[in-house]
Amino acid sequence: MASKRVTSFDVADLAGVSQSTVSRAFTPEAKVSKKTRQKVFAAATKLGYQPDAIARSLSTRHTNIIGIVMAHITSPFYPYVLDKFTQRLQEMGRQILLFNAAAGQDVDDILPLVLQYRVDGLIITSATISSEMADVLARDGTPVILFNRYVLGANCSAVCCDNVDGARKIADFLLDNGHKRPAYIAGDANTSTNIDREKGFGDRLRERGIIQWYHEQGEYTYQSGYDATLRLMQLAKPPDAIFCANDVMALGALDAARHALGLRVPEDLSIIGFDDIPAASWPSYMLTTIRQPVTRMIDATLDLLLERLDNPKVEPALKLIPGPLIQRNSTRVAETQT
Amino acid sequence: MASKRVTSFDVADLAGVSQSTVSRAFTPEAKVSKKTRQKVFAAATKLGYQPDAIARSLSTRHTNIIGIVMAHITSPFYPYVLDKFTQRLQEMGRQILLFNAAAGQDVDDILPLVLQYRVDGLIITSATISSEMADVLARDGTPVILFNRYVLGANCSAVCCDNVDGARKIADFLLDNGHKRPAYIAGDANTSTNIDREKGFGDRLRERGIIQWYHEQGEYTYQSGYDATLRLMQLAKPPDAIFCANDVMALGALDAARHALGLRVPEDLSIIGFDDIPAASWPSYMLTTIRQPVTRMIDATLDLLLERLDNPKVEPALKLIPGPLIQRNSTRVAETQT
DNA sequence: TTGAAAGCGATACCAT
DNA sequence: ATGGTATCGCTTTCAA
Repeated sequence: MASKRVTSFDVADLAGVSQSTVSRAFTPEAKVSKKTRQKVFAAATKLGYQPDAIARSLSTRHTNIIGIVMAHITSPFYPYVLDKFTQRLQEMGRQILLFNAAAGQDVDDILPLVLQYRVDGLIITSATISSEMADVLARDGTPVILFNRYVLGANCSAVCCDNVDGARKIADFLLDNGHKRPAYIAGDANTSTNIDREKGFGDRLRERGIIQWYHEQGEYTYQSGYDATLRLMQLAKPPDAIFCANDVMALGALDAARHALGLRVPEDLSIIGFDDIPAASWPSYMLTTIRQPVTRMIDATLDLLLERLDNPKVEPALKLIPGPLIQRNSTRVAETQT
Repeated sequence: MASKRVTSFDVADLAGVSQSTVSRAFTPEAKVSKKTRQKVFAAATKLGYQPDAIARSLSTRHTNIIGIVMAHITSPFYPYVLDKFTQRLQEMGRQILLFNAAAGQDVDDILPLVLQYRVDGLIITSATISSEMADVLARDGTPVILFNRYVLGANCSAVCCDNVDGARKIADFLLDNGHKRPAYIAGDANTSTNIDREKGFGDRLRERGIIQWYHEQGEYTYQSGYDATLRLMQLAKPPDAIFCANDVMALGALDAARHALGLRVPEDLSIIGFDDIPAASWPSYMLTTIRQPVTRMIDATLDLLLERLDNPKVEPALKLIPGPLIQRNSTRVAETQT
């Protein structure tokens, strides 16, 4: 049987002070004499008292909770993101209410639920919201930061890896190393991430005189990268380099090339990814890729969030953080290069 | 400026009913006439009203929130666990408060924080609590279920893969296929998971007449599996089979064997893991392993949780769920076998 | 079926 | 520095 909960009144009685004093004793910056605070704490520990965060939230009108909405939790890049976010947030003494945006589920639909819990702020990862919803949030003063997605013209901040820039670097790298027939395996078509990577890659290719290249549709999964590669390589004039919109697809591509097709990578085919997940550096793969600067992205997101937390009126900002190209052994290097 | 929050009073005014009625209208099982409920809903949507979960929690004395404490979030097996837990819990209309138990951090220390938020129940994954803490939780009626860990004699339920059984299967499989010098690469020494896998393996080996085998310390990470394998294979009489306490270490072991040592797997060395993470089935690895029956484990955990949720007095239970051996190509097969 | 009023457990303002 | 009291936004008796 749930024994009746210990409240600040019980502590007050035992300590011989008023309930207000108990409350103050648990507020670090409140004016309470050292002696009384000690008395209160003594009584509190004796009773096993802990202030009730729910009651506190009701009266302070903030919960100290940050909502994190996340899609693709199992996609190799995101556990790291979640890990870092929760760590940092916990260090700041904040709680995390986690929402898993199931595949195909509209984030707009789950947001009302999140808001019922009066989260102080919201981080949305690898998913987007409509600009209508962004407006709703802006109206009631709940800061939202998009992580790795952005919505143009919407009333909310976003932090992304500079995907256009990264993809351009990839185009340059491939061309500089003598590749002639590049291909692109896309991620989910309507994600800003994919759009930007595709655009950066394509733009740069065009600027350097390549006017056509293969395009296969993937969906950010290992299997989709694997399958797309099979389709690509049975073309009459197969590509000599494949840029996959993320690392997991690139791993799938590599395995398809080597194990299903019997090709040598990088001698017969170069493969390049995007993210730099741990497996990218494993000897079986040694994948050339663009590293997403996760830590810096997290920092930027949290900065933006904190800023809006104490001033909800600051203008939404979009921060693009460039990532370096990590050269490993999945890409052929031109002889002229060292 | 955060416009004043819409409350049930505002809705009541607009709908021309009392505030209590608004409250009832939002309680599915409450007795409210169809007409008034419609009036209320109309007014609510017009004002953009959503009941405040915090205020509701304060008065109902339950939050509808389940706390999930999780360590090793980035370890390849756990994102799937988290994904499934959150999905299932959300389907049940519950929220998730997530706590990341940082490496080396004592769960007992963060639990008070979790409890301040009055979570209705608690799932602790890949981490443990002291039996004192379990008693505290039992006293205030908060159900806790340990996932993939257990504490003997503690006042709390647990769900685990049957690690002893799985490890015994591995010993049998290795011996049946003619291996003579097995080795074990351990996970974190004081986790029940590692203890049981080590015990099951060792016991079975002994039962079948093997009285000694190599033991290397790992820590459940790719790198530790890689390094331990290097140490193992430079022994005078190196093992002919390595059982790694989890899959990631086994992948490290495989890469070390093939790429650093130039060995053939499984011809020169068999490697076997535990978990069956996605990468285990990738062509580059094709790892033989024990599959953790994640879905069944999650189901069992949730069943236990729900059961205790509406009757906190039910006795703590320990559920052990066996996992099948998945045979792939990282293990040598005896000629006599087909 | 509906309304009035008493909690839920804190915070914060106003006195003292 | 401390105590008294209104308040946060709901749920839940108790009457009507």
